[in-house]
Amino acid sequence: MAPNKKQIILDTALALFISQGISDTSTASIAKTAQVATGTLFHHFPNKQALVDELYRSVKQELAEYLQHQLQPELRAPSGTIFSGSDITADKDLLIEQGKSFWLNALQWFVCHPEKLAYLKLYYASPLVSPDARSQALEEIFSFLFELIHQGQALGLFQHLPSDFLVRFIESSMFNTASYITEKPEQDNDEMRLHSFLMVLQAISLSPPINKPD
Amino acid sequence: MAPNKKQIILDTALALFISQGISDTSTASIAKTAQVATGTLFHHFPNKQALVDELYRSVKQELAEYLQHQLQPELRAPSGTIFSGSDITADKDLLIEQGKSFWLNALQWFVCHPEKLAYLKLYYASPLVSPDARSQALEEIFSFLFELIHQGQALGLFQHLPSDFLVRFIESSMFNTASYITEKPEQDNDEMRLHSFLMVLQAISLSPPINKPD
Amino acid sequence: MAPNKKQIILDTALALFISQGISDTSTASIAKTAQVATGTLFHHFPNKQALVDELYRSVKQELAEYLQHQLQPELRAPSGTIFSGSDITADKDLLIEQGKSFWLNALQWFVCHPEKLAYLKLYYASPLVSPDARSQALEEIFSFLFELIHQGQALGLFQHLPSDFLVRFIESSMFNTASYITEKPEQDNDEMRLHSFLMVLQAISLSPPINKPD
Amino acid sequence: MAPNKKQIILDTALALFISQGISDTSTASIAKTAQVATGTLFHHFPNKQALVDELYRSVKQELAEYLQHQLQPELRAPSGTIFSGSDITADKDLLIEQGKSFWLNALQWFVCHPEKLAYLKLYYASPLVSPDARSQALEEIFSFLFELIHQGQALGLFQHLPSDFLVRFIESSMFNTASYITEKPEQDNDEMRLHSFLMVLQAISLSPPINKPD
DNA sequence: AATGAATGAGCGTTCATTCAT
DNA sequence: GATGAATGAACGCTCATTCAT
Repeated sequence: MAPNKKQIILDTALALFISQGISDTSTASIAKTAQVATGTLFHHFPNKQALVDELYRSVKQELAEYLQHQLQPELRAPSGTIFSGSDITADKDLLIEQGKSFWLNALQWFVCHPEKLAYLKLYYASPLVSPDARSQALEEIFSFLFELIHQGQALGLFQHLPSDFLVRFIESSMFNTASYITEKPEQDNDEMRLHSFLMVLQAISLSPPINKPD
Repeated sequence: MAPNKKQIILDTALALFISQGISDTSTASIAKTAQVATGTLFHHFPNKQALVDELYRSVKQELAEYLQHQLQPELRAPSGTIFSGSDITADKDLLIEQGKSFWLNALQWFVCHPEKLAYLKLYYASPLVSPDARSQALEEIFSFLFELIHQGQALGLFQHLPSDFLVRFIESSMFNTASYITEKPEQDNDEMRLHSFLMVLQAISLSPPINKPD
Repeated sequence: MAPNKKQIILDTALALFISQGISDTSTASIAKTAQVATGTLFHHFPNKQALVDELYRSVKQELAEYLQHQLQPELRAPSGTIFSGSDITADKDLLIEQGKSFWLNALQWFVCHPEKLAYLKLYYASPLVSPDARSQALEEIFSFLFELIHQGQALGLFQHLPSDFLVRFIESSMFNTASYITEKPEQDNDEMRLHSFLMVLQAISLSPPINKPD
Repeated sequence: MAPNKKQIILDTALALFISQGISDTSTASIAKTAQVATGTLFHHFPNKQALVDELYRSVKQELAEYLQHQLQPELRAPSGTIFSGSDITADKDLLIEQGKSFWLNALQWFVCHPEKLAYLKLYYASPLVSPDARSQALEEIFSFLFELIHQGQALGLFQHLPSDFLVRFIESSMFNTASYITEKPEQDNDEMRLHSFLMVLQAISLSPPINKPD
């Protein structure tokens, strides 16, 4: 009848976690809200932590898969092969195009799944998740973006700042932007999203980011 | 002998909260670590939430007072009076100088008080603190910075983005930078701090942010 | 094996409440005495007050059901139909017979369930139970008796006193008598019980207590 | 300034006890309401139980003294000396007059001190006060009344019931009546008070409750 | 006499988890 | 797979009481 009790539990847990916090949500309340017995929850998950982790893993994976599938064929491989290696301007433009596409896709997914955005923020803010673990996790999701950054640095396009700092800067800007347009949908539009990308791009670029020839 | 049991409790709570999370830190463990009786904790704070809140308030106030006191006399008043009103370039330079000073002061305080930085992040990430309440609280701390931004927008220096978005962008960049240099002190130096400011400035500026003369 | 943990908890609570008082009996001691875990108590009752109330409700109901079932068929309906309406003496005798039967039944039940008598007294003496709530509750138990009184008053048999006062007088006399024969079983016998009824009857009856000469 | 901190504490405790129950009133709340420090309470009373007991003792004594002083000279000594010993009717009338005077005085005091009435009821209802202790205490207050009863029994005026039962019957009727007129002052008047006495007198008197015609 | 900070056992209740059905 | 009664450690908090001032 219902699609799947395990999935219902995951969905319910997500909703409760983001509204009350993870620690302040009891397994009993999850089971009750999901309309299953307490035993059922523990039939599907060995303990609460496993539920928390699996929820995180599933959210992370969904996002990663979405980003993967949205990659346009011609932009898909950021590996050096498609770069000319000689025409720096062309390489740069391609890089920026790839970054923009990625940024917009990520924003789009977050806007469609605000609960999942909220959960990622919650999960990462937990003191139990070390900054390192968090970085590593994000690297899995945004690996494509990180490659872009490394290439940009190789091309000498970006600020002389540690690359992991740049990465975290982009991450935080991404979460920040996604949260903003989620909270204030009236401010959200294509131009705003594009501007937010340009802002970040400009931030990390060696000034000036984009020469405006005449 | 001991300076003040209440203060010891606050300090102990701060340390435990940032290492275990607020909900996962029991009042009993705070009391035990602080070497006072459980009753003593509740003699000074009506309940756990009051302790959490007072801790937040005290951290916020300390930071605000520090920033206030660090304001250099000649930069102190961001009000239009010291702006020429006619010499836009001079006004802009002053604005930037004020912003830079503020940014560096805030970074400096966070570096000296990494636990307090961690607690602010923890507190704001709690689902029980609404984004609005958070914005309002930050506006109290960074009111000076916000004035700068509004003036910059009035002078037409910044991106055409909602001002509250810019504000949140700066906030999140500030926390991000402070966390980074706290976690990786080996990357921290004056140049890095300055660069981080320039990056944010460049981000919000209408390109190009700073004309490079000659 | 054990009949029902919930019932065991109720029985245990009753015994502890009447020997130590309700507030001075901890839920932990109830659980321990009942040989269940503390959690079990709260699995069956949302909180201590609910246990207190349910205990009261069950005692009240048991007594009410007992009194209902003991009504003899020919005395069962105190409605006017079985009264002649013309033969006042016969009506009066019937009324008295019904009252006597009721009084003796109630005494009998209280003697068989002294703990429940003690609990009713305890519950009603609590400042948290208002006199009104108490009156209403008793009216549910002794509704039959109250009808008798009203009929007696209609027949002009009783004192010119407020009927609710008469009701409370009978109640208190009932509890008093039941407590007495419970505490001093050596004084208890059929004649004593009958006498106690006659005493109350004489109290509320109109006829002059002491013959007034002339 | 204030009359006496000890007395303020006693008065405050009385008020809180009758509205919340004794066990449910904390010493801290008494001290706070009385506007004294917690230490002050324990300076005047070694512990809570001593406060409870002293409060009871003071109430009991006040009532006893009032009843003593109200005794009219000619009725004061119930000892056999003023009884004729030969004129039974005169003795009986005197007895009744003494009883009536006593009943009305007691009612008057309770009406003037409803909190003290409430506290006596509360104290006696506590499971920690045994029925025996309670009887003994009441005998101290109502010793005069008890003498009356014994004399009445000696004169053969009363029911053939155990004298301690009669005593408890009168007690409970007294508390009941006093509570009633305290709660419903609109029903209170001289006639009602007198009627209540006659009712109790009629109850314990030997004469047939209902004249048996034939 | 009076204060109020300090105590720690104990309170009512919640929790994640188990297990017989 | 699903249930929900049962568990007992742990929770936030209150209590009567102490004692240095």
